[in-house]
Amino acid sequence: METLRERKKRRTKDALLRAAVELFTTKGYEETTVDEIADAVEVSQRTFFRYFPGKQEAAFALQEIAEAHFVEAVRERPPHETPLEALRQAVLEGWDTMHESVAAVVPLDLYLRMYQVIESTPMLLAVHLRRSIDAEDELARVLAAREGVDAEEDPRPRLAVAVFGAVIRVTERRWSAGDDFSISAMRELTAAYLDQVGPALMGNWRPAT
Amino acid sequence: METLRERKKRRTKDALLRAAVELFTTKGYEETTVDEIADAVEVSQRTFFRYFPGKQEAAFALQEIAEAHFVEAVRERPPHETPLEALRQAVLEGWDTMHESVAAVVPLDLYLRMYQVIESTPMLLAVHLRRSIDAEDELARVLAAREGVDAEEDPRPRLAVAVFGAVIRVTERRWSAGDDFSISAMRELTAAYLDQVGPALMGNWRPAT
DNA sequence: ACGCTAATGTCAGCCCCTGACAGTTGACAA
DNA sequence: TTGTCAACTGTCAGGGGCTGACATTAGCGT
Repeated sequence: METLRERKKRRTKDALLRAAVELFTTKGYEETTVDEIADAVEVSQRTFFRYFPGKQEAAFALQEIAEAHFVEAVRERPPHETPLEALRQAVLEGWDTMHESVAAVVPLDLYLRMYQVIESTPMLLAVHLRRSIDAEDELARVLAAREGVDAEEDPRPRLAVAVFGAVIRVTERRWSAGDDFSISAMRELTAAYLDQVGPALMGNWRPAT
Repeated sequence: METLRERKKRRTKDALLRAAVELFTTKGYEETTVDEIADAVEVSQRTFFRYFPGKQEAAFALQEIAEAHFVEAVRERPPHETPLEALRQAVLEGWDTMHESVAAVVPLDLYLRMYQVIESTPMLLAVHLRRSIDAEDELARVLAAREGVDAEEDPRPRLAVAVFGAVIRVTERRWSAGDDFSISAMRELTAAYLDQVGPALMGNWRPAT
């Protein structure tokens, strides 16, 4: 069971996270001050920095949950699937099962809105992209292990996840720029874009004349 | 011709840039203070911020030149090439002709070392990735125009450059983590990785049993 | 030579973040 | 229960990035 001290810590951290995301999604990330977050929870600014290494980390706490969820989904794919099939199924399925992981901390809607903030804040988008390649590194190792190849020597795992990740990023970007912010819209867009990769890399796009 | 005032401004900006890159590559980006850069040129800190919007921009001034160089190279590719051929040729050729653009401001060696700094500084790497997708957006429009498709409706241009960019990023990363920092090493690695994309996306990687 | 404008320096201040120190509160054993 | 110890928190001082306001300097055109 959980000691009182641990419960308090947990509550403070959750409260800080919720206050931060709430403020980020309403007034914007840059316009939100760490002091404001701390004040909303009635702790000192110093305490905020004891729970989060920086302001950015508070903005990515939810993303971190979602990313771990996705990596886990890939890990559990049946071994007979090809690498790309596994990635595709994991991400499509992941969008549906995400609420199991995320909704435990904040409403799913807030997570989606926070994602919009990340996409529309240059500095956060930058960090998001860097975090993505960290996730890709881990995925590359997972796939390499699955297929029994050497993750250090063979460039194929790294290239496969990089290409896959690139498609996902384009999809996310398009989704956040559109007007349907539903999960199902995201699912359909992902499937459609993945199907377009082949044609996009084909010889030429000009209609046969 | 150039007025005295303009010459002075140009010299100050170049001096600031050179001092910044010099310091970044020797003591590291985070360890370098804007005050130090300004002191090295004997101007006030305030003046630095009048020439560069921020510390980061000074770190990417060289990258900006190189990126523009590459986009231009794609634009000038003969129209009979397929999109991917054009991108491939432009980037391979770009590595050789880069000195024409970059070496005018700083020694090419300094540019390469600065690139190492970007790759090894998390915050700079993040910004670099975001800048990359900006470049991709522009490239997608170039390709769309080339092939006569609609850049807004047809997802193929965006997907093609995203995939291509992903491969380049993996290549750059591998190059900066290796021990041969020569241009030719970069060229060969790029060609090799581009050739591996097909196999990486193929059905499976397991050796036929 | 002189007024005008652009470039620079100085100053004050906000915000992110950190180390140091002191005060408070929960944990655990006597 | 009580007292000790460790963990958590608040306060303070300060560094570093960045900006607006204002005064000062220096190049420009007449």
